[in-house]
Amino acid sequence: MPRPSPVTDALRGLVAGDDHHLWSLDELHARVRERIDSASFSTILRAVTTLEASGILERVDLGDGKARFEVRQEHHEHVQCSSCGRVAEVPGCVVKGAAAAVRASTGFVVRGHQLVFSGTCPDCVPA
Amino acid sequence: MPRPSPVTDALRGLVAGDDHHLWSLDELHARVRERIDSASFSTILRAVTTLEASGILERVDLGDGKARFEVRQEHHEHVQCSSCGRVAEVPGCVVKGAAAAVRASTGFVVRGHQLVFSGTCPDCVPA
DNA sequence: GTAGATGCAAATCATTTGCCTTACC
DNA sequence: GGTAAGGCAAATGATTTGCATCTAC
Repeated sequence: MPRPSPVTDALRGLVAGDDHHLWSLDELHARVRERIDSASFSTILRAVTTLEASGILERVDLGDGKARFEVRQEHHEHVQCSSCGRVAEVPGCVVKGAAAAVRASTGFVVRGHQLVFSGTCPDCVPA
Repeated sequence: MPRPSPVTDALRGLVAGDDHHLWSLDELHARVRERIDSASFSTILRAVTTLEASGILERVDLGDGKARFEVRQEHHEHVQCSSCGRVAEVPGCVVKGAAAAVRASTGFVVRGHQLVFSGTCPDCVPA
């Protein structure tokens, strides 16, 4: 039987409550601490790693050197505002069908991709 | 008049000789050292930063936590073999036209993107 | 003599690990 | 009592910076 794990449970409950959001490890740490003040960063990291391995969380790399995590759901891409940093989701897969093109030009068999658009969000677009 | 900069010059000559290649800072450091043994890592970093700012080099993030640089050329995407790590270029832009879709669904004005395919290269595909 | 180019070493940042303690079963 | 879960602090890995030199103008 699995041993109880309050930290992992808190994390699970936290991400389950608010889908459609990207969390950094620091944010997750801070949020979990609201409930379990003693929770350490390393425990968060280990719990996140576990949840990632079990397929509940998915890692997203926005290219700023920090790991972000989101609840694994339907495939989608991300756009980040280069002005305010806000991230939005782009439904669907933009590179559908690209696998064939990639294979034709490089011989590689594509298994996945990481795509992040950068641009300006509505709030930051000059009027 | 600009002061002579052997390290930056060596770097410039190095990347000019072999396009179509991605270099990590360590690789660039090692290569430049073949000519200027005293060249330090920090000088390489500063030279690369300069060349990047002047538009000669372009930074590529493969998601492995290391920065890579390549000679800035026509736009293209990258595929990396998850088995051997080899990287190949995918000519053309796979997400052409995606900007409109992104704007329609998120309101963001797209200015760029970072896309890296992962998969298996010809040499690593099981027979 | 002065500013740009360097070298070295120390400082950051974001994780990652090691190791010991605690507490279920 | 043996083992998983958790806490702390030290270790990593990849840059980044500070600072003292050195050197071509």
